[in-house]
Amino acid sequence: MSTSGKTAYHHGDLRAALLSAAMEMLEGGEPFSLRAVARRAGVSPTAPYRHFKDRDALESALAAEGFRDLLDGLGGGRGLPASLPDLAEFAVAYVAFALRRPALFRVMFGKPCDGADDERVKAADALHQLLADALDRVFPDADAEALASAGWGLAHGLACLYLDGKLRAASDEEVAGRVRGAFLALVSVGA
Amino acid sequence: MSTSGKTAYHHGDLRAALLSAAMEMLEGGEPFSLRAVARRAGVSPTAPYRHFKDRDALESALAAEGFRDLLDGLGGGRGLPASLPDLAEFAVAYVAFALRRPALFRVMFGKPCDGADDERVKAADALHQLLADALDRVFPDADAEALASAGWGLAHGLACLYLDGKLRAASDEEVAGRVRGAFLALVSVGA
DNA sequence: TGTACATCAGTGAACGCGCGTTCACTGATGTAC
DNA sequence: TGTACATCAGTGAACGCGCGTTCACTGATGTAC
Repeated sequence: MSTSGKTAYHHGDLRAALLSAAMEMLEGGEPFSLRAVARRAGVSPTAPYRHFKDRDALESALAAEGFRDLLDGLGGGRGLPASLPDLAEFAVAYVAFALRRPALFRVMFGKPCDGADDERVKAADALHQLLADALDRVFPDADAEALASAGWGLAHGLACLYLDGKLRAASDEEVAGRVRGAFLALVSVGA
Repeated sequence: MSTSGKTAYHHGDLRAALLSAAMEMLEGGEPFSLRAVARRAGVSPTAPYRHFKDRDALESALAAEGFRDLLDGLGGGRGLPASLPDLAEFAVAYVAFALRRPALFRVMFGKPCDGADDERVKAADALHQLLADALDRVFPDADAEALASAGWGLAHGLACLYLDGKLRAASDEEVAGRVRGAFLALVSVGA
């Protein structure tokens, strides 16, 4: 189980190992529980309590990691969007993230943020801020706050609806096309 | 427990009683389970199996009822929207529904529709259709399909984000105002 | 450099819990004659 | 109108399950002298 030369007993970095085990389970569609995560990490059911206060703390850490990944996926490489089509790609990337990692997405958004978890709240706020910056850049004259909420809402809503099968599409490419189309249709309808 | 003159043994309409007990529990924020619903209906844990194949079937019936209620709330009284401000009120009503009945909303949208449950799928599709009709009425020249998805996505996304505390507002009125503002900001940004 | 000891990160047995579901059952209902 | 009987809608005991969490513990690590 230990990849380095560490003995089995003292794991080395169990916290990280638990998080990545949990992440793998989420991505594999396996049901997620403290015990199952411990099992997968090859460690006794109670070992995680050395690193996480309780089950919720693990889940929150996972969610925070998810937010950071999403943020990277949106901002990283691409840079801030400078045009309307760029913004549409933001929405496309957001939805693609949700479909690629559905269980993680549900953990991130499925329940109210625990106010006590700073890391998680911060990560979510950073996401909001990124969207606000992006929209402000493309539409400097508009109400940035309202627009950022709307943009986030649109991307997030489409993500949820596709994720839950309320909207259907045959392939990931078709989803992307439809998201792009929906975004552009709504933005240009007032013109 | 039986409000009519029926004996306790033969309940009369246990199916309906179970559904309304379940609905009350959802609205009261109580955790939802087959056993708990039976308990609340004053009936043995196994009685529900006379009326529902399993736990999922109960949940699906609940979701279908939720969709019908939401549809009523949007269409009922108000009539089809005929203008942009009317559409904004649609979004406001949608979000208000989610905030008023959060647990029900989660049951409706929290997991992929079971394709086998016709009633539920039909109810969800009817909602989509209503939105498409509404948008088509206000914007007859636009791509109705794309616009309907966008409109639904926007309303749904805002609902989820407020529900999960990712967007915050001090009161229901403030939520309504922000939803209205977000909708109008996005629609008019291209102008 | 070697040793004593405190600290730290695991173990493993045990707890109580509520859940979904099965089973054989029984009491109430309604229908055929 | 009265009775026999099939059907239907409940009961209640029991099952196995996995969960989160606690507890006292022990083996490994690193530090002070």
